[in-house]
Amino acid sequence: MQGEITALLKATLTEGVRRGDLKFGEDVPIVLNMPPQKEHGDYATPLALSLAKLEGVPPRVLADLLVSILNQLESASHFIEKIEVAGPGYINFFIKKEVGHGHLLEILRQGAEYGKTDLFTGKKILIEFVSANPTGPLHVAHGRAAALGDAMSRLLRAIGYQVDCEYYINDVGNQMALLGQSTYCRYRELFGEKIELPAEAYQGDYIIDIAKQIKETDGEKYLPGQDDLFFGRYSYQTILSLIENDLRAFGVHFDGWFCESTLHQENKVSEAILLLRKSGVVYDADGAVWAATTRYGDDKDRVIKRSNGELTYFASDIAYHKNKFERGYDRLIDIWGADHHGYIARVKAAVAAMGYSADRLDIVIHQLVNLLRDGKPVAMSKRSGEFVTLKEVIEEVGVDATRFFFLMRRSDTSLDFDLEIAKKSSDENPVYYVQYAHTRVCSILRVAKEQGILMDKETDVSLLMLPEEMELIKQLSLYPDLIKMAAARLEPHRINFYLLELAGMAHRYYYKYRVMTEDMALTKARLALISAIRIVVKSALDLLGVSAPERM
RNA sequence: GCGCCCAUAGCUCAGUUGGAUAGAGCACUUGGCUUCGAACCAAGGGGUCGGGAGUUCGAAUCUCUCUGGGCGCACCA
Repeated sequence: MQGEITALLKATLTEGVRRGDLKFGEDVPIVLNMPPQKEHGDYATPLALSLAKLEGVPPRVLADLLVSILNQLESASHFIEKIEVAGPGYINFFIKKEVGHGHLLEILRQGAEYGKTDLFTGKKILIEFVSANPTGPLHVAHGRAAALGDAMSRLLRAIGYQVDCEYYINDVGNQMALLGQSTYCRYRELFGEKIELPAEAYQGDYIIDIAKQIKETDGEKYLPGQDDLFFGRYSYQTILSLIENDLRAFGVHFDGWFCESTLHQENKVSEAILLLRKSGVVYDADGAVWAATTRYGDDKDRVIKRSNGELTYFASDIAYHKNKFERGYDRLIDIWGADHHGYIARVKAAVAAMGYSADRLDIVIHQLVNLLRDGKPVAMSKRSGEFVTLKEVIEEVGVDATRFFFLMRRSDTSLDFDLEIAKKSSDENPVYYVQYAHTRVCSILRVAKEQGILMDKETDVSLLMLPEEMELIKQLSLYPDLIKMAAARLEPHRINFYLLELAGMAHRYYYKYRVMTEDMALTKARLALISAIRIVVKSALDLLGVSAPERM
């Protein structure tokens, strides 16, 4: 609908110029918005306000002129009920009810496909997220990243992208050795030795569990000589499979698990450095090898190979991003916790230095999660090993509520997650509010079906005349544009807010009116409406990875 | 000290490329189930959009500055 009105306004400007009434036509950007007040119509444009100065005509006069031209345009009559000039010079559009009715039929026709488009069909996109080091279980902040990445992948698929989700595993470096040492210490402890854990050791109980497993299967086999390699590898694999299980339980699917070690094995890191060297951004200084990332907007140059010969993590990252592009992706998305935001500039710089346009890479930062219980913070300290895992949260409040809460806020604001509220099945809990709306609609459809009342080709949706019905239809008709915007901006939280609004309208409608009435024709028309509500609510919940139960 | 993010109702937060009187939920007060599910609905109060300056016909939105908070500033990962 917005598109049609915008086109109409463009045509108006062109016609105005042709007649000589206007000086400006084509290049004026056309703003269209939805007035907060119903009396101001379905859509409104401040076009006359912005154009008034250029044209040298008072806004209201200009608005009247535009409307008079508009009214003469052939195409306007098809969908516009009336046009008004209001306030300082706004042009308000009132859309014919038939447009809404047509839209409703279109939703029913398209079903689950409604709202989805093929705008970016043929484009490939890679989203990398979570990528937590396999040195411990996932905690709540990782859960937020998981929910975000998964929802984004669904959103992007809905506008046609071919999306792959990937988890990057840091299986190289000191941390693996440290992990091995940590487990080894716990292992010896199990045989009664008093052990001082290394200062940097991983201290969670999960390390003790792993040590117990080793003891159970192999007894004291590894006691005599410390074998970091074995302990590191064993711990890493155990933890990684825990992570995989948690993500699966959370309903988050990854298409690929990419090991940093493969980059080294296949010489990808040195190849990436070579590429940078060729483009002249690599130099040697102080015995180390540097990348001149400042040339691409970073605030300092970065070491990629230390003077002791070891490659830095950044070097792997450069190679990894090169590898992603080489795999044929048109766009890359990285989702990082706020504690990594300092790396954005250098990674983007590296990407640019390798000759890839930096805006093919989006880095989404999410702030951390404050876990609360009844409004009070839940103590979390990673250092002491006492932190709340994603698994614990899912087990306590369930997947649906956890996902909905994680996605309810803009990713760049910190998130308060109250376990008690998330568990409540009451109006304080937005998840149930939305799901309940779906359930109620399903319930009516069930009753209708039992009575043998079904929509058919003769169903006359033009009987839907109530203001609440028109508002519902309008809200439903916004869904395709919502998907486009949420996907374009990588902002899944918009779906949550849309759902809450739609659910509210559905609840109010449900409360105030009956769908099953004595009037069979009206009943069928209303069944059509709630069927459309069901389609959209389910579709939107799907985008969030939240279930749409038919009974609760 | 430098950089990034955030600041909107008592609390938690929405707010589209700058547009009309800034919205919702919770909390608080009051009312509503013989009805397709009350996990719901209705009514009410509540705001210098952190402060200040600027750009503009017009600013929560853009620019600058200050304050407060979070997070980064390694030849760590």
